[in-house]
Formats: sequence, C-alpha cells, structure tokens
Amino acid sequence: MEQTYGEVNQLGGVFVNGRPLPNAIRLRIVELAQLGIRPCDISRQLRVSHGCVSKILARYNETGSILPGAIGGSKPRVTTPNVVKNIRDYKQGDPGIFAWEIRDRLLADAVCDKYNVPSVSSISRILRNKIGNLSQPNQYESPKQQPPQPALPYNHIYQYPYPNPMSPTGTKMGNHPGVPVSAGHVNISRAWPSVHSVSNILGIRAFMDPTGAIAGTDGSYQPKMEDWSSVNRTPFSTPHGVNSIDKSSIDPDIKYAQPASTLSSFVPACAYSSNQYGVYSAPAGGYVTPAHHWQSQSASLSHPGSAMTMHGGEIHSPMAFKLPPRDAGHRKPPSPLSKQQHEALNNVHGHTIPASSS
DNA sequence: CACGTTACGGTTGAC
DNA sequence: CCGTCAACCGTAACG
Repeated sequence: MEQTYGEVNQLGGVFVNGRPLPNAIRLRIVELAQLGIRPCDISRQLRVSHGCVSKILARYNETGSILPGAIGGSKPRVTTPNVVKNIRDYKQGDPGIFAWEIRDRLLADAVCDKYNVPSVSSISRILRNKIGNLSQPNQYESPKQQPPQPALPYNHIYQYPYPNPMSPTGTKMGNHPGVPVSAGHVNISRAWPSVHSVSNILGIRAFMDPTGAIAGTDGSYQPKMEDWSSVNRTPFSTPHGVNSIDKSSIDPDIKYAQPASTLSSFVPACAYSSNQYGVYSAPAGGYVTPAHHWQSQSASLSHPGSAMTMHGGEIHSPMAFKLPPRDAGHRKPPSPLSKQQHEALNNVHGHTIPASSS
C-alpha cells in the first residue's frame, strides 16, 4: 500500500511524511555539522528543514546517535510481574505501607531502578487493581502475563551495552553479545571527532538487514528502518551517556577502508553513503542496478583525499523527477565555508527520492 | 538571518 | 484480526 511517495518540502527536499529521514541524510547532517558547517547551511544543502536539522543534531549531541527513535509500539511496561509481585509482598508485609514507600523499597531492593520504577500513582493502581484485596491472595497478578519479565521490550536485544558508567542496573538490557556487534571487527575507530560515532550505523544496518541496506533500490521507501533504529536506540536508561552506538559494531565495509586519510576520518568509510542513499533515491534513479554494495564504496575510499567528494558523488542521481530544483539552485549564500566544506556540501546535493515508485 | 520550539498531519507497532 | 493508543517523524511556522 504505501507507495510512499515522497513529498517535497519548501527547500525542494523530498521526505516521507511520518517517516524518518534516511540514514544517509541524517548521517550527512551530522558529518557536515562536524565539519563546522552551520545548521542553516546544512539545511539548505541537504534540503531538510532546519527544524529537522536542529533536532537531529541535538539528538546526536545528546545521545551520540543519529538514528531516529523507535516508532510505534508501546512503552515498556514497568509493572512487570516481578514488580507486581514485589509490591504485593510489600503490601502484605505491611498493609499500611504507602505507595511512595513501596516505590522506595522497589528501588532499595533493586527490583527496579530509577528509570523503570513505577510512579506512585502506578503503584496505587496496582494495589487497587492487581492486588486489590490482599485478603484474597488467590488473585494473582495479571491474568496472563507471566513471561519472564519483559523488562524492556523496547530495546530488545539489540540494545547496546553502553559503556556508560552509570548505567542503572535495572535497565539491563540485553547487553551482551547478542548484538550485532558480533560482526567481527569491532571498532573501526575511525576517529570521529566526537566520541560517538555514527559510522556504525550504517554498518549496523547493513549487517542486520542486508536487504534493507540496499533497500531503496527496489523502489520502495526502504523496509523498516525501525529495525535498525532500534539497534541503537536508547530508551530511557541513561539519558546521556549513551554514546552508544559506537563504533563497535560494524562497518563491514570498513574493511575496505584504508587508513583513510584525514578527511576520511570524517567520513567513515563512506560505506554508508552509498547504499544509504539508496534508501530514498534509488528507485528511479536508474540506479537500480544490481544492488550490491556498489561501486561507491570502492571507489570512494580509494581516494582518501577526496574522500568526501566521492562519497557524495555517487549520489548524483538527479532529482529529476519531482521538483525542479530551480528554486534551490542559486539560493546558496556566500557562506564562508572552506573549500573543503564546500566540497562536502556539494556532493551532498543530489539526493533524490523515491518519488518514482512505479 | 539563524535557530529553538511546537502544532500538525502522518506512520508504526504493542497491546 | 482489528482498533486503539502512544510513541516517533519531518515540515512549517512562529518567535
């Protein structure tokens, strides 16, 4: 059903209402920002609303992730069977106990951590609804849920083990190996200026959903981003600290990456750029190609020096269909960008879009 | 002019 | 299986 046509914003950029911007663009936003390019310029160059640029950048600064948040679904329930059970125990142990006292005890007993401890009102509700009259202990917790505490469904397994120091016990996510990281080489430390790296993302994505990675190629607006997004999303735990993403993971392509030179450092293996764009553009682009990882990467990395350039290069697909670029073209102000920056911007240019669709 | 914020219309996915 | 709901999205517009 969703052909997901893209819509065109005032800047001439294409977007799909309700859906996150493709990773490539998000990444590019961060990259450019790291180069010192101003948000307003990034906005114009990538044709993404400044509000969006602002939001992505802010999120990146805060979490270290460029990925969108998890869309849909329900918040993880804090009132897991285990929690309910404990509440019941507390109540039975001391019928006169106050909800806030129960809350404190949950924390004290490490049943919950500050991130998932139920609110006082929730506890009251639990006492009222689920526990009701203790007098009749036969009614146990919720009817069905019995599953091994779903803990945080949100960040399922993919949650990354944040190095974060303060991580609250509770939210123990599935930290641990499970993660994609397994991919052999971890780290590619490609020295991003910031601690966090964005690079992997792509990697992750590719890694997790190969098809998806190239996805766009088929013309559809990419298969489910949320998948990968969840990868690094950090729900609530560790409000910051998240640097998450981190490099660890992936970057399959990195292997190709050569010790790139300086610039490249800013552009992680370019790996991403290529396919990422596919996400949106691919279809029509004519790129349809065989899908594989394309040339891009190879090509690109090859020239360290010009790294960015190329990396953008592959994107060339003209936005042809849909919006005549006419407007955009000239508006570019004489911003004081360094040459390097300009280059960076340039390549970025042509992002296209899904428009096509059939 | 730059940019933070937010209303709005939209999508997604757990329940 | 379907509807509801709450989370997220990006744009547009306001300040």
